[in-house]
Amino acid sequence: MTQTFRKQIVQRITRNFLDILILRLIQTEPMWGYKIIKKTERLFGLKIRHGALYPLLNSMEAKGYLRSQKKTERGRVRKVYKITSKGIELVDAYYDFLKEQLQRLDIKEA
Amino acid sequence: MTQTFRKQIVQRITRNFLDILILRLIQTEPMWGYKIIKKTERLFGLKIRHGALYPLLNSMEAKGYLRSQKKTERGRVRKVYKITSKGIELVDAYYDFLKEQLQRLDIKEA
DNA sequence: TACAATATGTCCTTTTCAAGACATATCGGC
DNA sequence: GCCGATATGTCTTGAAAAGGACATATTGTA
Repeated sequence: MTQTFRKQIVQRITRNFLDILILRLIQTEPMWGYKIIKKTERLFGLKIRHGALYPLLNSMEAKGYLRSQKKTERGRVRKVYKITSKGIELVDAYYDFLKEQLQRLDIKEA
Repeated sequence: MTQTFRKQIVQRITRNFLDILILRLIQTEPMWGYKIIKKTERLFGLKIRHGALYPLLNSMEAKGYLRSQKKTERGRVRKVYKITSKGIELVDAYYDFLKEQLQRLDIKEA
């Protein structure tokens, strides 16, 4: 049961915070879309549809969280993404909130 | 900007993990729907629509996370909810996941 | 030359979700 | 008696999201 709950939580987080997961990955190392798909599958068993990822990456760049550069290597044209300072701010806000959440809610009211 | 990001994260978490927020509240103290609405508004400035809350509470009870008891006090019929052991397990899975997330993703691969 | 893998993109259809309206009942104060 | 607060419930409508198909180009291998 505990394992089932874990899976449920992971699914819900990755569905709703996919953008932040991607930012966290790119923060550790600049990456392109296809690599993100392969990496999340290996690391987390998470299959991101490319039809969901590419529009998301584009919108994240438009919002200023990422910056891309086209790089060609052995005929493969890749859009390599780097995180921006704005992107780092968003990830930090996420981490800060998680820390806050871990402080249990047993605040007694007046 | 940092504050804007915070608000964005809070909104996204509370939209997607409202059930767990409710479980956490009820875990600290048994409660009924109307009180949850008033309490989250006072504590977090979070306005939960009753049209969203009551069906959620019912489905959470159906799933075994909560157990309710009708209590009448001065003519007010309240459905007081208590968290079940299954509900506690779900909350714990959430906390465990948060802790895991806080460990940054700088895992280098082989 | 055909096929799998790499690489990025759009689009449509279905399903899910959120907001607000509709609905009912009691109590206390004016 | 009426209104605001307490208390719980459903339902419809519209918007957002998820899934999968359609689309294209290159490289390496069988």
